[in-house]
Amino acid sequence: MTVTLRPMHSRTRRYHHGDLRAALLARAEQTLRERGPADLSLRELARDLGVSHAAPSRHFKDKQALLDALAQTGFERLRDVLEASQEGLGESFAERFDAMVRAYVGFALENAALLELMYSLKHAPEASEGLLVATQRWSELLERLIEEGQRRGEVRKGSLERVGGPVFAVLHGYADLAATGHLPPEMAETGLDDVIAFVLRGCAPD
Amino acid sequence: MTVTLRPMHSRTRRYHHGDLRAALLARAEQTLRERGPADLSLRELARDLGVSHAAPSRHFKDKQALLDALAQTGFERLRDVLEASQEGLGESFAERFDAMVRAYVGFALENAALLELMYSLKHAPEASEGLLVATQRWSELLERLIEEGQRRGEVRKGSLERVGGPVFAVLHGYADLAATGHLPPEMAETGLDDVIAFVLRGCAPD
DNA sequence: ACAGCATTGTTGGCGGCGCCTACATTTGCG
DNA sequence: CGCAAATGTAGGCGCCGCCAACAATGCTGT
Repeated sequence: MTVTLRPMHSRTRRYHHGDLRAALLARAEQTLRERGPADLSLRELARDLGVSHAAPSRHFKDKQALLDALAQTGFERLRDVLEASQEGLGESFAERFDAMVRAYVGFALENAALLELMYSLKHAPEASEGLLVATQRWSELLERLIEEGQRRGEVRKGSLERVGGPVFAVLHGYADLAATGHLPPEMAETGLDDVIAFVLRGCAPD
Repeated sequence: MTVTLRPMHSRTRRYHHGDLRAALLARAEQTLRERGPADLSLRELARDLGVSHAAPSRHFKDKQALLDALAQTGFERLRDVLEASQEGLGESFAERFDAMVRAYVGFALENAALLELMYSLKHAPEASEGLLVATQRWSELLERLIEEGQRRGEVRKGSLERVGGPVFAVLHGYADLAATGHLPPEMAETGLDDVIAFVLRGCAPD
């Protein structure tokens, strides 16, 4: 795992790490997954990677910058997952929506802490530019799906905000409840099916 | 605001505060509201209240205990708000649901950080008993509403989990998006109306 | 009335944190 | 090759949460 790109003298610790930035991100995500966002400390990351406590600052100006970068990779992976979910599918809105919802919820369950981090980004005055782009880009996928559904007459007419807003809300709400463990256990079973059916009813034409 | 119950010698600081626990909670909620949960420090609270840095530990065994207590008051206030929203209303599910949703979202907007805290409670192995009770008690209100709607034939049949689950998801999702500022601004307008209409369609009988 | 005890506060200390500055080593480019 | 930029190190500052030892207060039973 630890990069051994230009090792030269094998395993002895080199002064320069090689790719500390990537290593920090990887280790940070692991810690995030295993112990939650509260237990994430730059000093501990540095220790784990065998590097001095101030080394991370060369790659992230402060802790928030690392979290932002982490979130950005999260958004990118999420987008990939959602895109992949649409491959080789029929054209019907119901089918495509079903697949996308399952992909989203699957991602949420497998990356609960990361998703929480992504959503907790204080639309800071000026987050990194790439992050802002990544943040909004994934929702375009769902928006396009809805527009296509409208074109096919499977989804009621109306502006994207008015039709898609509630859909976003359910999706986000269910995924969040599931990821944070706030779902009554008896709902974990059919919960997702019911939510999907519910949405399809909610946005079907009259 | 600062309690002056048994002052005796007017304003000079007494060794005992009088009601430090309540003062801590009050001040903590204020800080929570103004600067978010991350900036909440026991030492700072103590400083603000003119008390030594270790005094809070007499009332809360650790920081989490204070957060739990804060969350508990939040759940109780939420329940009050939801109950109040149902007073003097007609019997129809649509009307009562509308009122409850608006009350919930109103609470979420006015107490965004507090609500986040309430939801972020790691169903810890053993949180205080009162908290666990408070946590689940508010959702009963919505559940009863749905059951009543089913009895009146305004809501489709089915187990509470299967019918109510999606409703919870939308409600939670919309409130969370709104409270954390993730709603596209153009949705703040009619967003809530659309969500309510969406839910009514989604759980109407066939 | 008051002795004794539980309650509530105070002081000081420990280790950990994020961030800063000054300094050291490497790398890569002119 | 030599020097500047990039990267890592060492140490320190002021926070933080938590703990232990001690002090003031309030309460209660006799």
